Amino acid sequence: MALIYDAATTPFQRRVYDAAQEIPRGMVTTYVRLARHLGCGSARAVGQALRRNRYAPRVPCHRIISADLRPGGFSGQTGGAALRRKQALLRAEGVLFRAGRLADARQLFDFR
DNA sequence: ACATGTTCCTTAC
DNA sequence: GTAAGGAACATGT
Repeated sequence: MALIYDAATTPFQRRVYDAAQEIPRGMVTTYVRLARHLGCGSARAVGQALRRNRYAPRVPCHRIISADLRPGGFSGQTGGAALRRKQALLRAEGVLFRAGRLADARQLFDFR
């Protein structure tokens, strides 16, 4: 079921959000992988789009982490309480973090 | 330390 | 009101 996007949502943001919805529950992916899936050379651009996501929780922006398996960012923050909320959401889906990084690399989702 | 793509903000016509 | 330029950004090497 496709999401109806606001007129202010740019084409690039729609592609990012559509891709994010492909990530199954209990899995995560990285900014790099998502960017590559879109044919975009900049993971930073993906982070920029996710930062402005207005469609949570339909668009599961919490399932995107950084390439070194650290949490990345959430709700406009790169650290602090926001990141703990992000990890709490993932924990509820069965994705665990140990020592500040993703515990089980098998939970990384690959786009096809 | 620099490259990268996209968006936001400011400034100028 | 529109155009153009520069800065910012939830990154990665």
